[in-house]
Amino acid sequence: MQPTLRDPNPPLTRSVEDYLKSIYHLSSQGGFAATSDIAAMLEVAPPSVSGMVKRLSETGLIEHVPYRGVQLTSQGRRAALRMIRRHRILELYLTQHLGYDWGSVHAEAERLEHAVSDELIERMASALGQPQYDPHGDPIPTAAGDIEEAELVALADARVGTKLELRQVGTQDAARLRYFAEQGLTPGVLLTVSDRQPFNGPTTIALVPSGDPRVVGRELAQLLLCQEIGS
Amino acid sequence: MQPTLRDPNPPLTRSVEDYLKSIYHLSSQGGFAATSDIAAMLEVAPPSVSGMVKRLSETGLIEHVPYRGVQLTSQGRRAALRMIRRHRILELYLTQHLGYDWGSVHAEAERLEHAVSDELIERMASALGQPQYDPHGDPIPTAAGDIEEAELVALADARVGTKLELRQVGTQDAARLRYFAEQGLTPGVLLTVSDRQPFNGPTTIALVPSGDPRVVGRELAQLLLCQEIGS
DNA sequence: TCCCATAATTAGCATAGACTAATCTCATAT
DNA sequence: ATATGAGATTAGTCTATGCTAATTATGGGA
Repeated sequence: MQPTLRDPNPPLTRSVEDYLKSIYHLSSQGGFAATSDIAAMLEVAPPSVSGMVKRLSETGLIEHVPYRGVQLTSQGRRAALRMIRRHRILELYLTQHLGYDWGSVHAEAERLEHAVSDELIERMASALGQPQYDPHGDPIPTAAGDIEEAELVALADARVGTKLELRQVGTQDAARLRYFAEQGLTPGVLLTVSDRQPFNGPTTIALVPSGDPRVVGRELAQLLLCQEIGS
Repeated sequence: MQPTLRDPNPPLTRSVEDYLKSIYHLSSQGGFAATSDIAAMLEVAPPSVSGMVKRLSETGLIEHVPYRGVQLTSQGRRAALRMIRRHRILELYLTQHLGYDWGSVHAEAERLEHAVSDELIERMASALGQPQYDPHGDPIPTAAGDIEEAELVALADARVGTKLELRQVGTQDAARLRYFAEQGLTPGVLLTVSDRQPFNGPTTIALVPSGDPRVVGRELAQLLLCQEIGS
């Protein structure tokens, strides 16, 4: 009699799911996610990351170049996008159907994303009419694992005179999100860039169509991701 | 400098929550829950239960009489009822708002009950109008931790001639639940007991007001928990 | 070119939770 | 009164995941 064989394809643990999500976010810009950045994002010590990285690369979910960083394999990417789909659908459902506000959904979704079944996610997606964007304007990956890659400019970098649609708000910080909401700066809003002060100064915009002006400091302007509008 | 002190009141883990729930269910009839019964209910080996029992009694959540069994302390009971409230509200929400059927909600709720916040549970309870019973007819504990104690008779034990309201269905087995639903035997239904065959034979009932007859074998009749109707 | 600060990794340990094998206790039937 | 078997417990492992302390690699400046 053989000693019991290990399940060759165990379901991913919560921790693993969190690591994959972080690596996805960190490597979406440059190619590699650094150990220390992963550690900071997950609030764990760097050696914990080294340990997990070893296991994940043995499982084939990531590729590790020692002292460089890590990248997702296609298998890892699929798993990460599945979590991101869950997260974003949960955020949208909680805001649309259970009265959560923009700022407080994140923590709830962060816990639920590990516990819901695929069936529940798809039922929520149906109840929401198969949505494409979450409350922050982030694109929701499809169940098949495709995600829209938009070319977005931070408001802080947009040329004066251009017309933009605000598409995403790049933070989960509740206080900042609340402030943006008060200012009417939510995904979907149209605006034109009317001025920018030099030396990292504030950007002035005008909302469309109202024409209302807003002055946005550099820190916040970097969080407002916009798409240039043709015309 | 002291070595870092352990959090004196850490949140309960998933496992602990599951153990407390099982102990609650097992000790609701007789006073003590037996190690082997807990093990069977949670599908773990008996020594795993012994180990957990030791930790739980050190934390003051249960009382352990070696070789006898365990009971919840008032603190443990409060925690167990909190989980049961979560579970039952989730089951009701999933059936009412997301199209789940009677038989399939259990597994989903079983995972979610550990992940949802108190806030989300209360939002769901509001959306449901502060319900008192779950889809199986089980009473939902209040947020304060009170639960209705109904005096219910199994249909298998009810006297011939009495009029009953079906209040709870004492199983989570999907096949049996589906069968009950097909037969129109769901919580809230009224019926009269028209006959019982001897030697653990079937019970015959008439639905009220239609008068439709149903013959229910002993095994299933023990799962149908009813309340006698005055008059 | 060489040194050093920063970042990454290894070594060693802790905790929760599960397992199997071995042992112990209790109640009951002879 | 005692032997026995069911059920409970203890002993000893294992895995996942975290930590701190110690060590090593890398790349940029002197």
